[in-house]
Parts: sequence; structure tokens; C-alpha cells
Amino acid sequence: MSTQKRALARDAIKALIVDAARELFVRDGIEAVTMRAIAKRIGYTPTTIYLHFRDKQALLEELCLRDMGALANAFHRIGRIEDPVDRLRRLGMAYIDFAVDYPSHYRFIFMTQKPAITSALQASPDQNAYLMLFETVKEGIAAGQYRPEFDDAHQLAQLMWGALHGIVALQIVKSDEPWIEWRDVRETARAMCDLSMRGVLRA
Amino acid sequence: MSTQKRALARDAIKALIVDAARELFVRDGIEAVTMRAIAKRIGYTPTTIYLHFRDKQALLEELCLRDMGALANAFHRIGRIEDPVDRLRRLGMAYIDFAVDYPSHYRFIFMTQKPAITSALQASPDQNAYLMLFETVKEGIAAGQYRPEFDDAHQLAQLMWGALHGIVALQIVKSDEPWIEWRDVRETARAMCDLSMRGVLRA
DNA sequence: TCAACTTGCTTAACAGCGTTAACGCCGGGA
DNA sequence: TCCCGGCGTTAACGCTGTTAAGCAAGTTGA
Repeated sequence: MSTQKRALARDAIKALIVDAARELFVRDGIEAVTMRAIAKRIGYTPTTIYLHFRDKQALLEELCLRDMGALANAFHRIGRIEDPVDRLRRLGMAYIDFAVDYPSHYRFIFMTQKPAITSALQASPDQNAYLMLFETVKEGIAAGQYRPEFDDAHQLAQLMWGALHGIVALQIVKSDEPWIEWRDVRETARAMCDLSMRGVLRA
Repeated sequence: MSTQKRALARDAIKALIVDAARELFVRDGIEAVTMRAIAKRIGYTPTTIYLHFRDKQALLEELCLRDMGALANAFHRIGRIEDPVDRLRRLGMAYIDFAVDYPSHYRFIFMTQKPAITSALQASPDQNAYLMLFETVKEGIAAGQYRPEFDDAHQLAQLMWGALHGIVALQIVKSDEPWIEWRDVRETARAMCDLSMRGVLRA
């Protein structure tokens, strides 16, 4: 077999593994994703997976990386919006859409701490997303759109990120607590967008 | 041994177990808390722990329950504040204090989903905390302190809770991501309080 | 053509986890 | 004295992620 064909075969089985992992991931949650379960699903032994991925963490990261296209595309599209304030609001809603559509992915990416030095080299999508958020609020500050006390782009970015993250994170973790009458996430998130924009914008 | 003395001894060893678990919990995080590590620390075998706790989940819940006194006391004290808006702000800051002082506890209570039907009987502290938040915003709504679009006490409670939760949750999980210049949690949280109060209050 | 090497995959195992069945010991009550 | 119940143990089960060693088939070089 030529080296090219071999590379293709490698990519094919890699995709096979990732697809099997994804099915377990989105259907039964991250707890159901075990190396043995993935292997069983594609008719290999668990050892085989290690021929294609360093470890489980790397596999899950690749899985999320592949599925973050949705978020990346939306962010890229929104990035062309001129007004930084409008752009910020749209970024927020796109972020919420991703969290609602891919709760398992969201949980893995934004709600579990990765073991320190992982993929420290290439920029991860969440890193890019934060940078985009940061640039957007920075532009808004430079344009004098926000109240004067919000002069720190990092703090403002972390405020907006945190506000939306809290809404979805709470619901992902506590959605089946019977003593909370949960409201629709999207509506609450929209209200949070309006609320926080009103809180930071110049009167 | 009298039954009374036996009960005391039971309580003593229970406390011993919880204390050992706590040390591991706060020093090395929840991942370091294994039944074997706890047992080793107090010179027993892991099996002994099961004579006093149903399972690991129950042990961790009891541990957190014992340490939530700090939060419960603060909430109780603040509960006496007359003005519901002022009370809401103070509740928020107390909540942040707890999250910053007990990050491991916070992570276990508010950032991991418990296995469904756990301690469904007696009211858990987080349940009480949510109820208190709910009552406070309800009073504020009744007093006409908030903008008319915030007429749903549950949604408003979830908004305020989510806003603060997002701030601390992000930092707990992503504090050692090198590509984020984190601002001080307490300051950011205070800014979030001001911001969201301004966003929801009547002009 | 045949040996040597590479590649893909498996079998078997290791170390650790939460948890439980079975048993030993020991003190108090009948 | 006998027995019984509670405390603690040993040993194990079944699960996890991960790895060392080996096997078989295909490619390559002499």
C-alpha cells in the first residue's frame, strides 16, 4: 500500500473512532464514553484506539475540535459586523446556540478542567473565541460605547462571558433538580444579553 | 457499651472520616478523594467507611453539608435586611465569598450533576439558598423595584444566580489557561453585581 | 526468491477505582 | 456460659485507562 493510501486509511479509522465516541458522547453523556465501549462499537479492541490517539483526553479533544465548526463558523460570520456592540450581542447569542445544541461538548470544553499542559501549541477554538470576544469589547471601549468604569477589556470580556456561561452551565448541571422551575434557557439567555448590555452601555 | 456511648463513638468516627476526606478534598481537589486514600489516612480499611456512609456520594454530601454553615449563616443574617434590593446584592456577595473560600466545595455542589434521586427528602442547603434568592427577587418585584419586563421571579432569580455563577465557575475551571488574563474574581463579581442590578432596576 | 522489516491489531496484563460478600473478634445481655 | 450483634477485616468482583509483548500479513531489499 502506498504511503498516501495508508494515510487515507489512517484518517478513515480515526474518523470511525471519533464517530463512535461521538454517538456515546451525545446520547449518554461523557460518562458513557469508555475506551472499551468505543472499541466494541466499531469492532476493534481498546488497544487499537491508542494507535491513533495518545489517550482518551486527546480523543475527546479531537472530537470537540471537529464539532466546534458550528461555533467557529458563526463567530467568523458575526466577526464581519461593523458595530462592536451589535457584534457583541450576536456573539453572545451564537455562543448560547452552541451550548444548547451541543451540551455534552459544552460541558467538556467549558465545564471541566483539562490536565494543564494539553495542546499548548496550536490555538484551540475556545481560545480563539475568547480572543474574538476580547477584541470586540476592546473596540467598543475604544469607541466610547461603554460606561467609563468599564475601561478594562479583559474584565469586561470576562463579565459578558461569565454572565452567559452561568446561565447555560447551571441548567446543564442542575436541569433535573425538581425544586427549580427552570425557564427556557434561550429566553433567559436573551434576557441576560439585554440586561447586561443595558448595564454596561453608556446611558 | 451503652447505646448512647455507641452513638457517640459512631459520631466520632464519622467525623474522623469526614475530616480526612476534607483534607484531601481541599488540598488536592475532588479527584484525590478516594475511599482508599481516606481509609489509609485514618488507619482503617476502605470497607469501614461503608459502615458509616452509604457510598462515596453520601460521604461527600455530608462533608459539604457540614461546611455549608458559612454560607447558611451569612444568608440567614442577610435575610433580615429589609430592602429586598439591598438584600439581593448582599446575598450575591456572600455567595461569591463562599465560592472563593471553598472552591472545591463549590465545584462539587454547583458544578457537577448529582445522580438524580439523591437526598430527595430533606431540603439541601443549595435548595434553601435558591428559595431565599427566589423570595428576595419576588419581594422586589412585588415592591415594583424592577423594570416591568422582569415580572417572572423564577427567571429573574435564575438570571442573577447565573450571572454570578458564571464568573466563579469559569475561573475555577479555566484559571490556569495561560491565554486569559484573569481579573480578580471578587472585583469582577462585584462589577457583575453592579452591572446586573443596573440592568434590572427601574431607571 | 527469500529473508528482514514494518504495520495493524490482538491477547494479556497492570494498577487503580467504588463496592460488597464473607468471616473473625469481642463485649454485653440472658 | 452461651449467644448475639456490631465493628472491622480480608478477599474479591467488575469496572476504568493504559501498556508490554506477540502474532500475522504485507512491503521491501538483496
